[in-house]
Amino acid sequence: MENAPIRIALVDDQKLFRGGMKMILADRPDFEVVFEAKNGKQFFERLAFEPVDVVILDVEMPEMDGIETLERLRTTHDDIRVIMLTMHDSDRLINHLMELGANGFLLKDEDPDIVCKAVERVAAEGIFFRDYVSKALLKNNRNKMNIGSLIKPKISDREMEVLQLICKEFTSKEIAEKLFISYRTVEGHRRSLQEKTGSRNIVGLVMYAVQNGLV
Amino acid sequence: MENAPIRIALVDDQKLFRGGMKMILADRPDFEVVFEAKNGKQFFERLAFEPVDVVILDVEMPEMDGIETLERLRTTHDDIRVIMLTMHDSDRLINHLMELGANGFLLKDEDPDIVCKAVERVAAEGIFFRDYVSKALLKNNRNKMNIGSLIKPKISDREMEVLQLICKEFTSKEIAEKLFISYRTVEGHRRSLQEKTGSRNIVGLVMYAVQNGLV
DNA sequence: CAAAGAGTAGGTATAAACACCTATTCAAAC
DNA sequence: GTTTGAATAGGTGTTTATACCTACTCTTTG
Repeated sequence: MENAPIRIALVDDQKLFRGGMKMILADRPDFEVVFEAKNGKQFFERLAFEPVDVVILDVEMPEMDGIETLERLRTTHDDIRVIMLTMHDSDRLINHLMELGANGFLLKDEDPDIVCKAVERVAAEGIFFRDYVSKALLKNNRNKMNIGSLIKPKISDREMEVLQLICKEFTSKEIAEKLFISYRTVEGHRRSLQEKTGSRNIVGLVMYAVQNGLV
Repeated sequence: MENAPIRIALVDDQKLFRGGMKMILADRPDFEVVFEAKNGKQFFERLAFEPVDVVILDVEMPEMDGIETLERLRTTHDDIRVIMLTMHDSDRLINHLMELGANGFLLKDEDPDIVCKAVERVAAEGIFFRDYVSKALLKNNRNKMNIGSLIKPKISDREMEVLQLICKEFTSKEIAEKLFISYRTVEGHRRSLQEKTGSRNIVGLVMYAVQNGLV
């Protein structure tokens, strides 16, 4: 919902792959690819001058690979969200990356739309992963993460009420009348819903509600 | 999407049932129950002075029952949409009613939300039925209706393109830039989409898209 | 060849949504 | 007992969406 776009850095050793990713990300007006890098070393050089919100980081790279880069990044920048990319669907790798503080994990043969969703979600909620990641994490009982609290933003009871009514095509004014509150309050709830779900507008809110089975 | 509400007549011999239905329908700001009647006779008396868009018609009634009422209505008012209500889930009855020109069929122990949806859909698309109705119709090979063409409004290619982009949270202006057309044209497409899907606003459009697997 | 429908686009409004603020109250949690 | 979060609500703009019009150009279809 913010005016400021989500600033993205793209780190992968293959130029063609980076180009493809840029095209995929260009589909989203609220995304901005600030810079690319072909390895971790180059990434840190650029990062010093150009801050980003999200890094899409390939695991397999020459010079300074994704794991090394992630480790070093976590010692200096705790606020930057990292989505790890790899070709290998290995439970051990997933667990390792998550423990190192990755915010998301994606396979390289994933659907393009998923990448955008991943960026959106890590930016808004701090975490994104697909079902295979959940499975891997569940297998690992030495897991230190509190997954439950991270998976979904906590939507309050009142916000949920408002969200349900929004999905029934009521306007803010109508919802206010139904709930006997000011329409400014309804707007407040909707605004906080947009923040929590990482939506640009009411459409994103409705999509979120449907996709998460809230309606 | 129209400003004008959907005008509804409620025909059932039980006053309490009519009252309950009115409460259910009152949940929708775009619905207006113009009048009630306790049988077909009374219904036609009121209809002469108060036009309606949709009639919710009970099958079982004294004096002039739902079937008789439906038959007579089809000789004079072809444009009024009729939703038949009954307690009995009989394939023969369903087929008979549909052949007589009913636009929808609902069981009396249906979920309240379904009633609103039925009204919305018959008003917008001319037809609404649940899965058990489809089954009944399929069993009947002497069926004269062209069901396929009635079930869903035909959304054109360009409209579908616009709808997809709307669901990706793009504004009309952004969609216009993407498709190299004027934003007035995009608005035109969206407007016609709203008409076809019977939506009040962009939220209804998104809900329709999701529920019909268009996204 | 006339009629219908899709796609295009503009005029002129109002209504709703959105952004960015502040501020109070109240209950729960630490 | 202070802090935090949820719910409340107002101010003040800008941007989008919506309503209700008209009208032109195509292509398809009867």
